Amino acid sequence: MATVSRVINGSSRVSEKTREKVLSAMRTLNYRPNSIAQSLASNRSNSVGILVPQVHGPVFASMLSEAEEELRNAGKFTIFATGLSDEIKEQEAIRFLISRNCDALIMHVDALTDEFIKEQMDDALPFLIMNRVVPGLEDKCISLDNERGGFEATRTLLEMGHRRIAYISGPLAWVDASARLEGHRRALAAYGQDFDDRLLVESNFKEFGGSEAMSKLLRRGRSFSAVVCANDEMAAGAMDAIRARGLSIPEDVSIVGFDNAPLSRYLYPKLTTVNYPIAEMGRMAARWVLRNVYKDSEAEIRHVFRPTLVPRGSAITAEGSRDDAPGK
Amino acid sequence: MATVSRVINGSSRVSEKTREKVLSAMRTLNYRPNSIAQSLASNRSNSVGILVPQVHGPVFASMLSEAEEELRNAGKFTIFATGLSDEIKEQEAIRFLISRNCDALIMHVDALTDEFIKEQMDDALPFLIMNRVVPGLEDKCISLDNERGGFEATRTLLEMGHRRIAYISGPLAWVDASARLEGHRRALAAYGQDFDDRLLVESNFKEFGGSEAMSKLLRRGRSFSAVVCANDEMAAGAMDAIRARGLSIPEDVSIVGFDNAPLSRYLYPKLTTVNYPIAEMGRMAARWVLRNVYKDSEAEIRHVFRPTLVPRGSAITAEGSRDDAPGK
DNA sequence: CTGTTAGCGCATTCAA
DNA sequence: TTGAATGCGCTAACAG
Repeated sequence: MATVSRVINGSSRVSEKTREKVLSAMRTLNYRPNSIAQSLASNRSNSVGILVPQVHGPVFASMLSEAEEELRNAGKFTIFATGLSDEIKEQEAIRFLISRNCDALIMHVDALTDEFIKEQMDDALPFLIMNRVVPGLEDKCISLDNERGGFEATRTLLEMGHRRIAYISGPLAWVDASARLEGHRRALAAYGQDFDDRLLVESNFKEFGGSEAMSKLLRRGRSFSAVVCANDEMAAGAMDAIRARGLSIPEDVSIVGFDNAPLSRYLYPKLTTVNYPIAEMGRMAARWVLRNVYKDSEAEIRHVFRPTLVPRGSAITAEGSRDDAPGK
Repeated sequence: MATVSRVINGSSRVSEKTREKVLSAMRTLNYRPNSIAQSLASNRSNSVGILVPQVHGPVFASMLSEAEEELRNAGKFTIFATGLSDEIKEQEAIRFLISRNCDALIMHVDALTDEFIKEQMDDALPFLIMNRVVPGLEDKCISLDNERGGFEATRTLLEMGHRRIAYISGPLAWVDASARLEGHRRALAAYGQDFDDRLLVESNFKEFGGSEAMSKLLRRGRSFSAVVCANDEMAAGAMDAIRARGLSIPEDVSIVGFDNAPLSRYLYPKLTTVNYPIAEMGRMAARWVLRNVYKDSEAEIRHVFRPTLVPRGSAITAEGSRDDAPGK
């Protein structure tokens, strides 16, 4: 019996002969190890928990499926739960996953405070934070360089000759939203442009929020020939609002999104946007776990990912644009 | 010790007094039951496996998250895996989930044959098939009335006065695709219209396939004023192809999709489509498991769901259309 | 109603 | 290199 355990886990030397005998017996008996019993005896559940705000949305779906595939290829189980960006639910979900003795936790949490993470989680189990940098826990975070993404979006428009560039932001209380805006400001500064408060609207990362924000911008009467939206969903809403005003995209207004979500290819015209390499990030998270928890990988871990611009049809050079920027 | 087990599981009578004592002790010791040990002893893992082709795509994401929420509210864990519509991978994934002693399996499989399901699965563990009807296992299937959906799509156009209606189908080897087409034919017949082979193209349910199919239709030179696409992705592609030909939507061609995927709202104009109530179906799947496996629910189980039309901007009455249907 | 006992199926000592 | 014994933390049958 102990020998069978040894050949299954390769934990100790077994002579080639008995090893063969065991394997063939396993085959004829159609034996399958009971992974629950393995877990109990070894104190390892071979399962990792993944907590996301929701499954919908390209970002989380990609992260989930890439991580799951990588883990499954290594024989690990993926248990998932959703936290709905709600502080209580996120805490509950964490407790839920811990109660299943997950060996590690990959979590994308919006509502949990840095303090909770640092104080409550630190000794509970190995964990990894996605898309967020918790000060002091940088080595447990995998994130996007949002500031750079914001910079790239605006820089692209500036290089196309645009000068008056509006910006529709996500909730500035969220670090990713404020970092993206920071990048926008840095790009403006780099090109000697003043930042104009009246070309900025804070919104909520949702489609309807984007259309409301764009309506507000248009009503302000401040002219602009291009707009950066801090995510693709808001860009979709903004496009609706621009058209509702009788303006054309990109002739009257160039628009750049952020995330490179699938929907960005379905918009008309297809959306120029900043790629968020979430699939690679999900895979990297899985590798971090395989390496640090299961000692089962030598993969180099990258903690900060770099966004890149994806040019499509929604942004054109200022010269190509009509000379009637909104509000002019 | 046994008493503690009893208060945790409520499996047997415990006096209110000792019950309180146990609970308070649990609190002061910060005791958490080890769910792995519970599983081993009770031969119940309290986890249900969900197998989907992929996480991407609105259909699977909704199904997954709705089912997970319902199960988590009942204290069950959700382990998921992807099968990628590949027969071998789907079989592997099933073995993988079984090896974790899932108490039940909810599976959305494309590639597995009916025979495999009937012969290999039947005694392994309780399971539920999504979006497919396996003859003889109707009580283990939750599906959409695709035929009715196809009927509704075409009927809507017929009632708008369209008579020459093209149809872009999914792979007819798949039952859902052929059922949708059946519905289309039945609607035509109901309105006294002949079915015209030259207005039918079989494609692959993908965006690019849709645009190729539409190009082919346009080249055939057979006139039509409206088209039904068997899913929204193909509709997106078809819209591209229609525009590439210099035609307008919906003025020259009305278009109706199928699924009511999120992308349908991002298209321009927003896509009139047939709703696929996948979220409810996911929830229903979870309830089926709670009821039939955990005896933890009295929910009425519905096995066949009914699609309904969602009117948006991409289909208008024939009178409102221009009088130059493609190919005329 | 409560405590005692014997496994659940394995990994991991320790001897041999 | 292999086998025998012990225990992982719990549930379920049994006896009291």
